Amino acid sequence: MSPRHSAAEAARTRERIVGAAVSEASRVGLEGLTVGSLAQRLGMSKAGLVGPFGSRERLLMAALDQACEVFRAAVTGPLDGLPPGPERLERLIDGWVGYLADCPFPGGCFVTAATSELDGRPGPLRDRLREIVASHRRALAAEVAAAQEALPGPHRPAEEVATALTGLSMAANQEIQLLGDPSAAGRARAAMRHAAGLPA
Amino acid sequence: MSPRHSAAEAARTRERIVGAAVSEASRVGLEGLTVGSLAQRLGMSKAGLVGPFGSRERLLMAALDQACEVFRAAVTGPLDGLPPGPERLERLIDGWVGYLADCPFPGGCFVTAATSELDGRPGPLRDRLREIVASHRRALAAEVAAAQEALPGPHRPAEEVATALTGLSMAANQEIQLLGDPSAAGRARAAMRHAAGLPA
DNA sequence: CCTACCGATCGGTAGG
DNA sequence: CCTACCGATCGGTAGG
Repeated sequence: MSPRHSAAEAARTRERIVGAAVSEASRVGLEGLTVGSLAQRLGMSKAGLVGPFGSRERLLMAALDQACEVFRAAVTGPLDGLPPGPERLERLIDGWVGYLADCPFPGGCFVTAATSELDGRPGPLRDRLREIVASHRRALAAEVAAAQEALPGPHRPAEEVATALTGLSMAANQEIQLLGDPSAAGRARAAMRHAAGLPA
Repeated sequence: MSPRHSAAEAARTRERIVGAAVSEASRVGLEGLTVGSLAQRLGMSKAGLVGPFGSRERLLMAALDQACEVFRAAVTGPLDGLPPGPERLERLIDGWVGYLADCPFPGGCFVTAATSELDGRPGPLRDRLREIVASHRRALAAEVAAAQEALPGPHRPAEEVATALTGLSMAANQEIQLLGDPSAAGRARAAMRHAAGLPA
């Protein structure tokens, strides 16, 4: 507890910590994030940093959830109110590529990085991430299926297109973050539109 | 130095260490690999483990190179002697998917994991990985271009197809390692063949 | 290739 | 939200 401050201040502190944790973890990974270095970066003690969460692992969980919120705000949120169909899928693709090209996380797509970091480490973090990714995949396949209904056939299976779109986002992230390839975003956008069956 | 043993024995010890390091790092990541736990797993002292390499970082570098060798032996090696063209690309895809489905690394594709782990961590490991990935990408695009010459058009740009194939391998790896989806390999194979313009 | 050690840092807790 | 600690572990080295 922090009896010297109001509940609103406590919430702000919590947000500040989570934001810094997300930023740091996008660079060094969730497992690479240490309580000591994050505390130093924020000018607080380790106890003060971990206190609001109970443990480092629960801080990491909060960071993972916050990163998903950032992804949704950047990619999925702007689609709210748009009916399912080709135009919505087209906007989703544009938003997704824009998110990768001008990424809110300094180290590149947080979810992609967390996926490959945690897939071999059983525990609550991995379980949570698995739910997140599976849910995102279901929604993506549904978007594809809805768009296909209004597009000329023949179509690839919607699940296959969802896999292709996910993969293209991962490849683009790699080309941007590791290779520094300036043509990556444009190429990914073209490939995603093609994979989705959208007109050129 | 290890004056009690022959050079051949020293080389065998070195190989044993690198093999264990690759296996361990495929689960916990290169940065997650600690000298102490690896030494304990092999029943050696920390000094004995690191000695042949000079430092932990050089042991990690040896593990990275060894992992690439494993990938090549599984995926690229079997193509030796086959002329560039559709059949060679088809075999490459089949070998790649087979490698992902029945992976020689317990934690899934080592290169994919290392890429996303190291892309935000400047240093010799990242530099080496960047070379490896860029070289692999160039070779892949060349395979695609050679196959397209013998296939009916029109074709997507070879670079775009190379990105799509790379992405599909990453998505399949995620579906297999994180989601445990038994249909991932078959779907990836179909999507890769389609992206490459190969006949169904 | 070992033991025995180095200083630094890890996540966490007691107590205020 | 702090200081002051806890035992454990980190990578590395000296010396054999």
